[in-house]
Amino acid sequence: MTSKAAEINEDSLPLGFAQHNHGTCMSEALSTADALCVARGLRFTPVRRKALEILLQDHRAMGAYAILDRLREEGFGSQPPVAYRALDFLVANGLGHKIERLNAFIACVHTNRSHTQAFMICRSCDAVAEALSTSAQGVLHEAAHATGFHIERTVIEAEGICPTCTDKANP
Amino acid sequence: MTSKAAEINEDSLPLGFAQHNHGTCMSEALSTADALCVARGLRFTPVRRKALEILLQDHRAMGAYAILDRLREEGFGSQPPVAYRALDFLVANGLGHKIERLNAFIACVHTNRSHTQAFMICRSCDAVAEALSTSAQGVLHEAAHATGFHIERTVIEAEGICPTCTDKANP
DNA sequence: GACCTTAATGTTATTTTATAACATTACACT
DNA sequence: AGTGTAATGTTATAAAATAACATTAAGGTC
Repeated sequence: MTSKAAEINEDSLPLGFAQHNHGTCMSEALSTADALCVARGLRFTPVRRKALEILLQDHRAMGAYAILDRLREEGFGSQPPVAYRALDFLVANGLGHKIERLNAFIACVHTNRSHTQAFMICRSCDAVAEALSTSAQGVLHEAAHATGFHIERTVIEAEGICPTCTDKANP
Repeated sequence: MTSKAAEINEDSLPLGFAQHNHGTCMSEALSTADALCVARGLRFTPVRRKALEILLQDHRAMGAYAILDRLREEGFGSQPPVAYRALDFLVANGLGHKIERLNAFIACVHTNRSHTQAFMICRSCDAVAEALSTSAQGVLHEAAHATGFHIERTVIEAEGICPTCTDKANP
């Protein structure tokens, strides 16, 4: 995080698969979220904040009910809408994403940085990486434009095996 | 359907939004499916065939339970696994696709033609078009390759407004 | 054709995911 | 303090998906 080269290198890797300082990653994401909510006049309430913290803990997709369990342990309400509402807030404001393929959610690790909503899902360890390339979405928009379709939202998800799990299988 | 030019033109449009001869479209898809099953030694049983017919009827994503209702009407079993098994067969063999965003299914209209699994979903009329471009998937694979991720399956779905619905709104 | 093996279907039961509806509480503003 | 709005909590239910097992149909062997 000191040299420019290091920054570029980190940013060019999918965070979910690469090594990184998880403590600072979490606290940075949380303060970015704080700032974003202040800037937009949003209420970053305790449940919403805790839901983001839970998601940030591992870069893994979690189902709404798994998050609900954690929220319950922390003393929040124990019924599904508690989790779904917190998650809706995070997703609506770009602090989290829904992985449609898994019916599950992850924390956004690129908040405020321009990035396409594209994900790589490891079916072996369930880690999810957010891609930083912008091209996939561009291609989609071009194709859509050619046919007169107006895109409002895109879902781009690749499922497979992450580098770490590949290495474990072929040591 | 007579001149080569017309054919090329049709093929370059997302079938789901373009005008086309639906009768021949359906019967062609069914005979392609027949041939494919023969070629691969698969059993294109009555439920499976009927499920494909139901999906082909409109180029719209249908939930498993909607399909189940139709299957029941046709005298097949009335419990969820009946529909899910038929749909699994169609998807596994490229005769149908699952739209993750909608938890729903469509018939494949490009069986045996090389195409990427990319879809455009109109949130107004629910029509679903299968894109014919191959580039979106290529871009994803390139990005994945750079990070050592091995892609096994991709989900590429764009949600928005189709040309027909745009025209209706702005006549 | 009788026999056997495997694949496909049907059914029961349950799990997982998601939302509608409404009461209650907390906040923001005057 | 009072008032309107947003957020939370709870009950209840809907929607999507699968596990497990019994039954039937198909394909191959003798």
